[in-house]
Amino acid sequence: MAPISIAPKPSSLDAANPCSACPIRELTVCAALEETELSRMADIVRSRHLDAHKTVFGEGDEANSVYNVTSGTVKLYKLLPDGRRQITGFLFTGDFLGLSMLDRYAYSAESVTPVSLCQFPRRQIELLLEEFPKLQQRLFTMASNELEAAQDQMLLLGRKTAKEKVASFLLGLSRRLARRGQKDNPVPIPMSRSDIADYLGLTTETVSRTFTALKSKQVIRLLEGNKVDLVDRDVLLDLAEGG
Amino acid sequence: MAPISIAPKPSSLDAANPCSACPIRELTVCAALEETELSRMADIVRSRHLDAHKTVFGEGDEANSVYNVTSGTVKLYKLLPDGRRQITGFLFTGDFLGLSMLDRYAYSAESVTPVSLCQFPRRQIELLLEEFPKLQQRLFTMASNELEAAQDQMLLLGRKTAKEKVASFLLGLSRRLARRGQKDNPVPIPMSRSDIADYLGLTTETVSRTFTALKSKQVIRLLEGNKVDLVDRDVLLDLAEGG
DNA sequence: TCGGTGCGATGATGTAGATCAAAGCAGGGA
DNA sequence: TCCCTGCTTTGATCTACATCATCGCACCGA
Repeated sequence: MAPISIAPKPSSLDAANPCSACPIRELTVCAALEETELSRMADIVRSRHLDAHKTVFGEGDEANSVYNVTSGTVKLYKLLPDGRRQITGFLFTGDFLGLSMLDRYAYSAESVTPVSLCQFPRRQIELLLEEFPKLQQRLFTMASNELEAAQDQMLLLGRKTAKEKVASFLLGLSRRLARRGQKDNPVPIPMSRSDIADYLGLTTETVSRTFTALKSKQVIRLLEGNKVDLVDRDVLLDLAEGG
Repeated sequence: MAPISIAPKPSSLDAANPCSACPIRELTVCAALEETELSRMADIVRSRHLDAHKTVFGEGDEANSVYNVTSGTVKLYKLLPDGRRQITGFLFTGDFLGLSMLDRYAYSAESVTPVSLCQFPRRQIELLLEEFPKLQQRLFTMASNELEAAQDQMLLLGRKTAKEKVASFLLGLSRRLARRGQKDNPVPIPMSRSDIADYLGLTTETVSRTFTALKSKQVIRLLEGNKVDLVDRDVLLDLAEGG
């Protein structure tokens, strides 16, 4: 599994201390680090680039690396033996993946778009964690946030209707853009209908129909380049919480 | 919210260093602590006892305390404005609740049976975390495990059928018993059909029908005192993963 | 002993969303 | 340029589960 293409040449981030020049550091786990600590990260980091639809790692693989997404979109998913799939999350620039206290990944990770990743050997990260409690704390905070998101997603999967699910999904994407200081409308949708369906516990057909329903009610507009214009955010908010 | 009955008298655990005598310490977050650290925990802990069906805290309350369950069962849940409910987890002896990096609880917690809790002021716990990195690490491990469970639950909610959900639920309860060294069959079911339904994203009727279906296929037996005998664990395993 | 109350089981019917089918439609390679 | 391929949309039908309704049955307090 996990055929990762090694970047043939050092990217601009592979300078003396690439991490200290990292333009998205504040979004990532690295925000917790001082200059000296950053250089320790830089020592063990490796920059990776993947095309769209490539496996980063597979469920059950040995968990030897952890990653930071520096650009692009990644999806995490679990499969049932018969192929049914549940996408448990989408990751964007700044998000962290692969960390757990188990020695095997509990889910698969795959690029949705072309992505850039910072790859860290897990052993070494664990050593740094002991050395830098701040890093540990930062990771704990991130895990807590993920846990909260997971609980919201359980509410969505277990109790919301298709319309509510799609509305929640669009607002969720928009909020994530806002949180990282980007424009929160229109919202680019890098993933396929089928990815959305497997994230929301629906089928592609139902996702598609729900989008068209929202469109004809003038709540959203579908724009060029897979962007969605959230025309009436209030209606969307009502919808998302069962209004 | 959160009407907590304060134990009128010191319980047996309120001795000089109650925590060092704690019979379930190895199950809890406290397993990470040395004797001296334990006494620091003992200084700030408070023992609480609640009847069944009492609120521990409500979603949106100020997150001033964290808790350890020392006996009994607790449920965590989120509500939609119209009353639809999703139970995000059941907690048993040794489980930890209430920790997050937010200043308000993201979910409600309610006793299913009578429960005993160790209550810690959050401020103080946060100080101890800085002082004892091992504690921090232990909490991170617990959060990682919770996150993994949450992902399993997303797969269940989004992609499993009613039969698969119920089978997974029963096996999950059994495995938790085993992990804490208790007998894993028959399995006591302390929660109501309606709690199970809200945990699995079903209705009480469907849960009830699915139990009877499993019973008539001789896969389980319903025993006295709300216990379930997992007669044919292999069939249950197949069922749980969509066989 | 007898209602009363609340949970669980069972039956009849309804429906949201799945499934099955087919037709647009856009990008990409020769 | 034109086909090919894979995604998205739309339509027709089906079904797992929800909903609505009723009944049994423990438990409990008077």
